[in-house]
Amino acid sequence: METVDQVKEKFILHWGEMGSLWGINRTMAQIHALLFISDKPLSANEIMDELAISRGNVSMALRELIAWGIASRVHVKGERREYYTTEKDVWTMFRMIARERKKREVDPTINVLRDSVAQLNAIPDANVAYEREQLQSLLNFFETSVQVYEDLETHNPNSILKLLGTALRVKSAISS
Amino acid sequence: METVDQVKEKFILHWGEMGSLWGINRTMAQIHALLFISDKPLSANEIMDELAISRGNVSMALRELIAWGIASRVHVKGERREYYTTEKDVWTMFRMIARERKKREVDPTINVLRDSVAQLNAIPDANVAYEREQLQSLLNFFETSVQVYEDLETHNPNSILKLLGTALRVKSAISS
DNA sequence: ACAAACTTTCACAAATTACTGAAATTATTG
DNA sequence: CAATAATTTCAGTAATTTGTGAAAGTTTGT
Repeated sequence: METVDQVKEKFILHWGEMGSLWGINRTMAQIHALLFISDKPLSANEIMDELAISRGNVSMALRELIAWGIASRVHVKGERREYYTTEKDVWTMFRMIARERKKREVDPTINVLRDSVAQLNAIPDANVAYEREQLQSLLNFFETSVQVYEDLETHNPNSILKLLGTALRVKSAISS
Repeated sequence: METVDQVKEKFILHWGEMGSLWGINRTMAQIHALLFISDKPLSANEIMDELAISRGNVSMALRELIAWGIASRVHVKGERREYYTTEKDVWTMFRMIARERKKREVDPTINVLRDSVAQLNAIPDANVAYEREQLQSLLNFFETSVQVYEDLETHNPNSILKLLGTALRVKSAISS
């Protein structure tokens, strides 16, 4: 039987690994995990000690987490030092991440694709057809994804997923 | 005005950058982009020349792309060397990627979370409640995501997204 | 305004990841 | 089966990313 601390550590380490599979570095993901399961905000010192990482690293990782909109500074009354916490609601957290990834990855990609398709359209040569078609399909995919993202952004995710489930059951019933 | 080759190159370079923001390395993503917009399959030599990378690198990247299920070998009649192509349908391509990421990232995470929650449940101590609650929420999120993924897996994505759109419009109409 | 407490920055170091090229392996042809 | 063609592997190297710690900067209290 594991202790609470062992369970926490296992989760933090795993989350760190997952982070590095995404674009987020290990330390950043570990700090996020630590704050996420902490009942109360932690100071930079506590984070340093808990994860055995340097002061500078904690500072940089927190700055990034804050830039992603999933961590924030909190002032604890009568305390001089800063404390940090994360977004505690899982859905909101993933919505913030989605927003940031859209901005950093999807939007620039859509720009490149639109531009490319436009350039290819300006070339009269018929043997450009295949390239144009492929890029157009990719563009359609990303545009649809953005559409779905925007729907999720403005609606409560749970209700949407319930609707989706219902829609699927109806569809199955009709097509079978 | 850009030539076809300039447009292709811009797309390939951009896709390479995007790849490295995901877990995919730059070369792998570039090869994928090149094959994706190529009308016909390409040989390892052609890929080497086009992207100015080494033979070994091409070989390893192709192996990985094949492992992800988004590229495949094709035999060209009367040709001795191997040719390669990618999945050309965008939706299928992203479905393959989703399948692989689920296997590599989501499934192991769900296992860790289930295990962690179970361990915490075995600890009678009441001050474990917060940790358990947070991990349980994360677990719920991932389980719901898998559910959606499996729905998408077994249905035509376009039809689902249309249904989702309809569902949202209905919901908006009701709640407004 | 000074000192103490704390945070941020950044040059350098360490660690990790990606790439090369030549040797080894595998497949094809006469 | 020997020769040729093509592919794969992998040890070493290069490039990139991440982390450290000390100095610089900032804030707070007296």
